[in-house]
Amino acid sequence: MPELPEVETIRRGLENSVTGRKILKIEYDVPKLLLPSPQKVEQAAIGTKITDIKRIGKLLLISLSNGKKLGVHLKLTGRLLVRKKGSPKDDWQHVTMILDQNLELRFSELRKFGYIKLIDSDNELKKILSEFGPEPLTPDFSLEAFKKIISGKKKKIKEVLMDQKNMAGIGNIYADESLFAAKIHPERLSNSLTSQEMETLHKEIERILKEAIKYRGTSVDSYRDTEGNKGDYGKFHKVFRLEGKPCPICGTIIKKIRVGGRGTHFCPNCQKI
DNA sequence: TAAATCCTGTCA
DNA sequence: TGACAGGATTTA
Repeated sequence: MPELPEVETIRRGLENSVTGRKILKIEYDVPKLLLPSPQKVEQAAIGTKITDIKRIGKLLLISLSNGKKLGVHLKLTGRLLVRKKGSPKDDWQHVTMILDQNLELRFSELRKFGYIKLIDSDNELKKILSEFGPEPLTPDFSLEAFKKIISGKKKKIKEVLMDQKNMAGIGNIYADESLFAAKIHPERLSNSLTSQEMETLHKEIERILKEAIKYRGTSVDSYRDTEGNKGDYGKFHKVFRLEGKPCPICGTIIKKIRVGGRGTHFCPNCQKI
């Protein structure tokens, strides 16, 4: 799915376009996208105003004027699009929030794995937040915290980076790109990394995520921002989905393997096991 | 720790 | 026709 840079791009787009808007009506044709049920979401959201848009990892949090929130997860193919009333229907548009000022917030989902979930108490919110590790690009993601997490796990480093309980927001693209930049093989055991390697990896994760946000994310597949535009970061990828191509550093052919069930791209020369 | 699952589309 | 796809949880 959209990972941290893509979801952050969407968050900023929503912040600029729907903050202060009133939700007038919700239309849908796939009930399972609205949790715990379409009726509960309608009951809580209709008539309220959107007060702010937050993000934790890959989860968007839309705050409502009644104190409740909507958590939106885009999984692999979800999109949030802001359109004028009457614009042509978007592909895979399954939920439409009709807003005031002739706007619509549309949830498009090809594979239907994503969701819009009502969070109707502080306790529920707390519970959700507690399931995420530190958020990169914030003070919580200190080198010390990072080292503690990495050195305390004996799983493959890529799996550790992608587990949202360890740290928030990294998915398949940015795990592969960060490990390449730090010259670490994705199957290295997490607790085998040297102090220097952890420091480099920490630095590269932050650099790459920042850079990807700057270019509004990666659209190798179906990701789009709130206006339906693609992100430009894909042209800076060094290994992701580039198997068979030469490594930009040493020219060795980039390999694709499977790690933790996910397609994994790396340079066998730069990233030794 | 791996595979199946939730879905639909695309590519080899 | 089958394998695979930015995720994450559940089951074997």
